[in-house]
Amino acid sequence: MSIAEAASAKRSRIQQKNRGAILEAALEVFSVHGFRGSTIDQIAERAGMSKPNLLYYFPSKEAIYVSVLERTLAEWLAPLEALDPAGDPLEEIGRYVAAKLRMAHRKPEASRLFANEILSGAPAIAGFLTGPLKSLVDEKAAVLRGWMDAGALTPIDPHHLIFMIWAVTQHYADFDIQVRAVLGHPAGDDRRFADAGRTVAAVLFEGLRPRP
Amino acid sequence: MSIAEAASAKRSRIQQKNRGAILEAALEVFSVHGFRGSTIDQIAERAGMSKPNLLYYFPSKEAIYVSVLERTLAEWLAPLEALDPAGDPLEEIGRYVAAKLRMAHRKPEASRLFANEILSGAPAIAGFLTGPLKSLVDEKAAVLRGWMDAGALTPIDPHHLIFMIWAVTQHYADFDIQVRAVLGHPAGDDRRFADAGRTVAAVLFEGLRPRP
DNA sequence: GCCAAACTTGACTGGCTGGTCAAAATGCAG
DNA sequence: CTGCATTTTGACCAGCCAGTCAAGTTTGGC
Repeated sequence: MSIAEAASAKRSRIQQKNRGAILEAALEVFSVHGFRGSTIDQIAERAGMSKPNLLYYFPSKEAIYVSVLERTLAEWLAPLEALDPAGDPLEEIGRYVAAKLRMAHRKPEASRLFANEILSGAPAIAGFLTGPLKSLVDEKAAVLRGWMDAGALTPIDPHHLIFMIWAVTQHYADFDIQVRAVLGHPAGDDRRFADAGRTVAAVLFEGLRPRP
Repeated sequence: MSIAEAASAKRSRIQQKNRGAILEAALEVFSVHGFRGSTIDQIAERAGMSKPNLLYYFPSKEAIYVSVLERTLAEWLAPLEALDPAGDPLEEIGRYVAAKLRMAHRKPEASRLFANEILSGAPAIAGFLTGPLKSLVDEKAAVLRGWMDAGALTPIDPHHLIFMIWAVTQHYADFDIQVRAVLGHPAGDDRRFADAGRTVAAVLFEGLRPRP
């Protein structure tokens, strides 16, 4: 019903504020424990409200989960969408890697939410993976392939190149605890992101084989 | 008590078989849902026994979890331990990447168990990360550094090179569903692992910049 | 074949969790 | 200030879950 939709789309200040607080709290909780391991009480407490009140804004735990996933997926794809066929190949790839690494640094919860969802079998986003995500990746893989055909990039499998970039950048969000533990970096020390950026760029652009 | 330990170490055929079945089932369940999201009933059913019987072999859910984690961590480190300072650098790294990719293919549950544990804050293996894991990585990073100093490898941060290799190889275990969805590969099709191996090797050894 | 030890299980408990409901508190237009 | 709609919450329920227990069945040494 269009009237009902219009009414629900226009939300009061209180609705706006509380729905935002809930989604923010839900991201923090779901990203650590996954869907099954999280409880509505945890989310309610982090959002600073009672459980029944939270359920006044969202009909169920699953509805919260889907909402926060959707909100996250959109911003997750933005950097890849920005890959410009008209740009310089190495420059574009470098920009993409840097953007993903920046996201891993600034909003690791988003990456972890996604990782948890995939690890548990992607029950909520199977259609997204085979639909919009596959389409976007296929499109950008074609762009990479074009650059390779033009001799501007080493010819390799473009899909797997994208996977490599995802893997390396998201690793610094998803496995941050391990990275910090192995490096021996204390909590406030953020050097690892800059170091990672330099290392990844060096390997991608030049490889490990030394040049004379 | 040494007598008690000796007695418990020597296990009957039934103990051997059932403990093995439990650990195997626990790996399958924990690797998908994480610790909090898994139930003893799920594990018992997969292991083909009743819940009380399972609790006859392990005192608690946490004890099962720790056991299966420990068993997994050991085999997880083996390939890195095998990195030989006396070998040819590029050959050794290639062997390591291939070994990790083979593990991602043949036993993805192990990688996923580990990923779930890290994502949820590594409550059970914090000491392992800062202890044995850090020591091993530091040792092998020194080996890499030695090769770089000798001019046999492009000089980059060796710790982050190891992270890159972990990230790229484990991605094909942890995110397999996403990889398959994006590639459009059906269930029985295992091409992606060979393709990944070629692509990763090409990038690591030669980089993306084309050579004349 | 006997019997004690090892193994197995149905029935149960107490605490937690997703979700409901009715009543109370608050916000707000006139 | 009044009256209605929105928001908030304490109390509650049904189902699930880790773990217990007492009573049963099987195994294996003799």
